Amino acid sequence: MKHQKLATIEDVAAIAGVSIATVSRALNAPTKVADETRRRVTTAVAQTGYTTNAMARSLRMRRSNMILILAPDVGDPNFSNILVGLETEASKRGYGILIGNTQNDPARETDYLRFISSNQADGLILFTGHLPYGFGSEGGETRLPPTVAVNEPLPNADVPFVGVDNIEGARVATEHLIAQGHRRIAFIGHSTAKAVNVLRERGYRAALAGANITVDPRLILDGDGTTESGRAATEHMFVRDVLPTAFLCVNDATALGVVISLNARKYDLPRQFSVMGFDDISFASFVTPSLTTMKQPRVKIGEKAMDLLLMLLGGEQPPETEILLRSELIVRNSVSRPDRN
Amino acid sequence: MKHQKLATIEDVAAIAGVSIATVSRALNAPTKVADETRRRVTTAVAQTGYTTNAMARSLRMRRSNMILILAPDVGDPNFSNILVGLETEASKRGYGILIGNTQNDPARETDYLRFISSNQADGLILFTGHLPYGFGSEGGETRLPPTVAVNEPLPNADVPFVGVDNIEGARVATEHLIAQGHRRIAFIGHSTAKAVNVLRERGYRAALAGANITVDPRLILDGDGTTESGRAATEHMFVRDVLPTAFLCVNDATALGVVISLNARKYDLPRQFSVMGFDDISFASFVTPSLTTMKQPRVKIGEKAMDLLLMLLGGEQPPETEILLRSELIVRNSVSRPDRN
DNA sequence: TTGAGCTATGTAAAGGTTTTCATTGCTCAT
DNA sequence: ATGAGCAATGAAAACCTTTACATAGCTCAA
Repeated sequence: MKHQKLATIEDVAAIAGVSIATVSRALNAPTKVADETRRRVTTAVAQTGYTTNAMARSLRMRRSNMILILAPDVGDPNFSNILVGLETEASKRGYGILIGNTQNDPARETDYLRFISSNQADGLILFTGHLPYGFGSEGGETRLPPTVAVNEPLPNADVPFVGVDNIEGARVATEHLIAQGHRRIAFIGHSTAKAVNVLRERGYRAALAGANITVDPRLILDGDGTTESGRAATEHMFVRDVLPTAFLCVNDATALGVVISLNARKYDLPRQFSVMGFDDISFASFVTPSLTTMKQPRVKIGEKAMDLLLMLLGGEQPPETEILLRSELIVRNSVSRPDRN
Repeated sequence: MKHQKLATIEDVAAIAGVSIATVSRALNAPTKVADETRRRVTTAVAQTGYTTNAMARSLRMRRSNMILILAPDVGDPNFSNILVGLETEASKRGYGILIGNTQNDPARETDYLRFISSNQADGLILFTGHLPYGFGSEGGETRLPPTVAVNEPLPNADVPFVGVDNIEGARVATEHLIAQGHRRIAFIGHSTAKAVNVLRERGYRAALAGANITVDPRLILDGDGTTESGRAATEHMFVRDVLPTAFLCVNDATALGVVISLNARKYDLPRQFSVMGFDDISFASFVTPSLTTMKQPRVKIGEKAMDLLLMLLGGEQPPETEILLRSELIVRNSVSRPDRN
């Protein structure tokens, strides 16, 4: 009783008085069947409430019309907005999306490969910044399906990438500070480990070079992109007593740490120090002072990435293998002209 | 060349020198096969890199081990944290997760039913607060699979619900204000349309009643839970010049609107007005003053909901059909003792 | 008139499992 | 010695499609 036995293609065929092959064609390649027959089929379909069994279809066609998305933290707001774009584009093209939260745990990454190796997903979107363990080049292991990397490019693999142009964005941000009159600009978030940090620092340096400002290595501080790292770097700066007039932070979370630290020291922002973030995550406008930052076109990143993946899936050779979208300068209240030199 | 032909159960059977039935049993019901045979099978599996084809299995078993999650806004931070819980629990039990972003669009909701009717998903988690159009009681339409509602209960359907205890939470929040000495407490976010609002208002009224404070209807203002509604309600209050000493807001977004409005009027918070939120969404700690609020156990909500759904899927009758989790009072800086009466 | 070519349809294979039912060879109680 | 009962396995059906191949009927040019 529970499973009121769904209508199959045979039921439809019987009612329409044709063979199941014809039903299939009427549904999937309407031009191949006579008008009158097609009409009979559609009527029968409506009558039975028939829907194609996706499992049988996938089994036969060897594709599932599903995309697996692997992300280290599904709860990350930066991720979830890109997800909106991914989902929109996928659903528009008849694809469904499967979500895997890896928590940077190699075991979980490997585990999720079962969706690939068992044909449950045709393509892969990676937010992790590396191939899941188990994809390597060694034989016998799961083959890499059509894949697109988002946010973090994959260092050692030849996988198309969609993300924001970090160099350009950081350059624009730095130029904004320079245009306000700042010359002593700190960079908070130096790291050789994270590609994003490396690139944004590169943009920072490019902007300084373009304005003929020599880089002061004492103004470049380590940071892993967390709020705490921003706080720590700022404190460190005061200990060493080498102070900038503006902070360019590798991201908003870091900028938040800087703001917290400066607020705690009772500085008046942005008068005494300017702070610039990157990403424009949701809280950026709620901090005091609200953060001037570079906004990532998150939804668009998602759409582009899915578009690229579906292209690969369709066998097309995509025009470009790296799509860099521009970020947008969002001017709020954490940056002003410097009150000193 | 593209599809290096995956190993099937037949390949394994051939190598192990047994029938495919035995291979299947060795993998799915190990006790049913002799030790020695099982060993041979596992060796053959390792050698070929065989993984069960999920499509074939699903077709045969009439279940996909997939759960469809339908949410109005996948980008909503409140949702994405619950998603973490859902994902964790599902993946622990061998289930995968399919995401659908409905944007409150009936057409999209209906469209996603194809996953159900085509057997691509065994169960359903609804964040939408209503059944998707097309499930109704009318015949010929898709049958409702095992379903659990999260966050928003379903008004007219007999579907288990998992969420926060809104009445209790709002009561605790209000009692906190009362304990600080407030007697004139406004409720921002009255609405008969949204269940969450109705329940939280009920908790507010219960707390007042418990403290023998009569409800002043002029202190209860409409709001749909947006930041803008909080701002508008506050302005409205000043126009009518009926002022509370504290604002209990239906959620953090509303509270943010209240704070923005009060800040704009140059009031000193929390000295002149206390503001209390609900939810503890990520920005709550970054606003100035940081929001005192009720924290929803989001990850746990997700886990419980998935647990309940998998119970239903397993044919068990769950012990309770409504699971209400307690929210936690998070004391920050937006509430203090009143400076007047 | 013939047959080439086309359209519309049907038959049957293939896709890879799980599981029912049947079979075989035991053990052990009678 | 006999047969009941059990453990281990295999053969084959069933799950529901899509599609290659075959067939039948037509049109139309030679």
